[in-house]
Amino acid sequence: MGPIIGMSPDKKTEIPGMQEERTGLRGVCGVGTLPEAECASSPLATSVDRTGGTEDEELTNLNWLHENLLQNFTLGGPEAQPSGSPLFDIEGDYGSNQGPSSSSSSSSHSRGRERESLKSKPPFSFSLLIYMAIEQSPSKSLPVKEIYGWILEHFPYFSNAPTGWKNSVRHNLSLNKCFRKVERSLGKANGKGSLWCVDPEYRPNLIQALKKQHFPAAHAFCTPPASPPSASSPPRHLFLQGCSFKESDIDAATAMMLLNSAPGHHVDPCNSDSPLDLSRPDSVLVSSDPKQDHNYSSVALQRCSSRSSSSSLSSLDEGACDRRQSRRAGSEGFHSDEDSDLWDERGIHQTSRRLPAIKWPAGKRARREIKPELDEELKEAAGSLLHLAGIRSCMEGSKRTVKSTKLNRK
DNA sequence: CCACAACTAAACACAA
DNA sequence: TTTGTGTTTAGTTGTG
Repeated sequence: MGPIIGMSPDKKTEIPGMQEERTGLRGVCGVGTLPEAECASSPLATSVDRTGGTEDEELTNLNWLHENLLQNFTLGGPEAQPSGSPLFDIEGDYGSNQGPSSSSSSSSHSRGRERESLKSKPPFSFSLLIYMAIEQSPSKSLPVKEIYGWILEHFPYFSNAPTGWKNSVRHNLSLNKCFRKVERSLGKANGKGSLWCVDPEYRPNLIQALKKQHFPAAHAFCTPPASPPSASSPPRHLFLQGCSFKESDIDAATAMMLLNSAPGHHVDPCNSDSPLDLSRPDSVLVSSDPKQDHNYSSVALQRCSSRSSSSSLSSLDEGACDRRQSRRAGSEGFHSDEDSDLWDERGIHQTSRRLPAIKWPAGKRARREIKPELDEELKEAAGSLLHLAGIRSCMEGSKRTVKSTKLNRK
């Protein structure tokens, strides 16, 4: 999936003078407002560790993930504070950990690069940005305005970017079949527009796109095991032992994403904040079978979905035509009982609070398949990611201990 | 060079 | 009428 990865900040995004000097770390440290701040309490929360990372790279996607997503997703929360906070001290420490010869200048240098990254266009496609925004919302659904806000908050680049990006966001929401419009009748009775949520069917695709974007090594989690996965099987993260911790950081974020997309977690497409239940077999996931692979990475899907030329994530846009047709056919308020039945059959749609009706185009419904075998893989992948993140968390804790010891000595 | 994905701009319609 | 939203089309750019 070259285009996504290719849209790195250092490509067409580094527009000199495009951005003014901003608050710098606002996008990084301002994540305390995230409703998912509780994520910081998980072992993943402390899994930002740059020890051993070779900071010689350019402003790559990995760095972007570190400087924005990872800190947003894993360090957000109570400990996420502006510069001067322990968090930021970690960042400074990060600079000093780059090597024995590192000095305070290297720390400031890394901060400067963070600032630069914030001034650069995110390496994520609009689809992924929207996805992240929606996934970060408590209700897993957001109006466009809040999607704007989320993007602005976490990617300050857009605050100074021309307003065309909003058009692109709307364009993506409209055209990308990964996103679904939700009736706003319930909840927010007022306000323009509808809520948008992520189609749970395509959430794994988005996750995979996200993984592919910043962490190609995550493929190891998506490759079928030599033997059927079992509880006694060694965690597949062992396959990644050669990976740097930086990549593991990304794994932590990916794990969170995976968990968000884990089976049972999309109990309701727009209210997936239900408890994670990995035991549920009712999910689709990255399939090892290209024929079954609905995912972003599926070459077959890319081929068959190439009809759509304008949609982001258009490899997922296979049903876009149907969607548009259904919309144009006057089925704007598409809400079939058939869909409800389908959801009921899968044991979902049974949340405590009633959710807005979702317009599920018929063309998409046919693609809803239950893949229990893939669920196992997802569970293992998520478990491995969490395991790895846990290891990293422990290492981070050790690192902090050593650091505090040094400080005490001083 | 080509196909494709992603981005961008623009226009239009609609509703608050 | 204004503004925001949603949709659609067309063109551009970068990558493989």
